[in-house]
Amino acid sequence: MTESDETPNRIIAAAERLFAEGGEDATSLRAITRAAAVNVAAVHYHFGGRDELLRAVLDRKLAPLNARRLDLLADAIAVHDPAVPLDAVLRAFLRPDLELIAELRGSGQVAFCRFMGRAYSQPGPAVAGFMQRQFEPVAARLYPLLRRAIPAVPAAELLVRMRLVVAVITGLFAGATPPGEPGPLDTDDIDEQLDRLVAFLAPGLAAPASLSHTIGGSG
Amino acid sequence: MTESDETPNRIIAAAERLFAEGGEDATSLRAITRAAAVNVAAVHYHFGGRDELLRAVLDRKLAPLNARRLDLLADAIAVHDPAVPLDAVLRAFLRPDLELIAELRGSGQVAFCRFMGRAYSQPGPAVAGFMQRQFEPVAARLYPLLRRAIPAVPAAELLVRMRLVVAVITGLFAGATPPGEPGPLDTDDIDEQLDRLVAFLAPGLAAPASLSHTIGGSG
DNA sequence: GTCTATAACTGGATAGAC
DNA sequence: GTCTATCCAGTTATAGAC
Repeated sequence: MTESDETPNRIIAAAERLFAEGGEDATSLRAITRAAAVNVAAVHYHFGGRDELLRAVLDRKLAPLNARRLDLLADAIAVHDPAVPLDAVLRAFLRPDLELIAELRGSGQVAFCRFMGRAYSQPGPAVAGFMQRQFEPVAARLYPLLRRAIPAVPAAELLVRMRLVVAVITGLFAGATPPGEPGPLDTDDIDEQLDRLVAFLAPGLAAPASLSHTIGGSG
Repeated sequence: MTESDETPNRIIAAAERLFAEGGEDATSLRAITRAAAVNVAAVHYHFGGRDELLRAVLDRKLAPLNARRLDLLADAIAVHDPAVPLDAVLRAFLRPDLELIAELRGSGQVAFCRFMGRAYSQPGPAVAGFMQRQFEPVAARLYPLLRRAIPAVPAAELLVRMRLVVAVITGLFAGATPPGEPGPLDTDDIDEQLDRLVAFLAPGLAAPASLSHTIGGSG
């Protein structure tokens, strides 16, 4: 609570806003310090440099996001023990993303959503690895649940399909809209968003593995 | 065929490689001209500046891509006239992307895939609008076919779901791997990739619109 | 059409006074 | 902890010789 702690916070707040608006590459340290009304050297003193600041900004959003994911997955297990149906797994997994998007939209931080989208799909040298480390504990809990929910889908195929699911999440972050406009999912109600999303994703996830491309069904 | 035409081509070729490797922001004009073994001023002479060069690079890949999409859609109409089944529409729509990814992977241009992924989902000021203009004629042909193939899905819902499909495509570009490693779709055979992709996407696209979130099915 | 040279900037980082 | 002053590598763009 010392007054000195205020400086790093001001830096983070300004960086959050500017990384979001201009993108990770287009935002200079000098622009951040100007916006935060602190000195350029302060960033080096408190964070070590530009890259470390970038990671700190992302961590502030990602740590709570994944913590919530783990909570909701634990809840789902508690309720449905032992076998959690696919819909429930997906809802627990996806809800924190929709909540974060809604929160950011609500506070006028649409640009930060796009920034998160970039961080998900195009980490860049400064945050690559960091993103994956954040996601690992979630994956460790998620996959056993999925295997149990849709045992007919082979593990390898499941991995492929979940990668496509993550691509969709990324797209939702990247395509987030300002509060006035309708979002990609065309509603502001998170439960409805979840319904639409799960209705779209679950059938594909649970679908039988394609057998042979000669019997694909297009002929 | 004059020898002078060679310079713009060398510039484009080098830009293609470097925009891919380092990303649109991280790649300087000077790095491009160094790689192309031409002078910095040549870019300004032939293209007008850095942004115009960037657009030219993208156009070289996107124009054939969308032309092929229109061809395949026309083929599908010719074969299935008048009503093209959903699988066939999706295959025609998705195949050019998979072909381009395969071609780029084959020629060691994985990084360019990631670049395309960025261009799709995070256009950036220099290429925003340009991307959409490229896509419009395809959309004009695609949507009527989709409406016919899955008339039960309301137009608004269809639009939402197709946005999710595009997010998946973007993810495939962004997640492209070098020739040795297995790709996101875990096979190098384009027909098999299409099978997997369509098997995952078609059920969700055709699914009945979610009725109410209180009957979602997670209880 | 092509090149050299340079103008006019901006970027991150840091030494050293306070 | 905070600031000034400065370093230096890098950028786009252009004027002007050839």
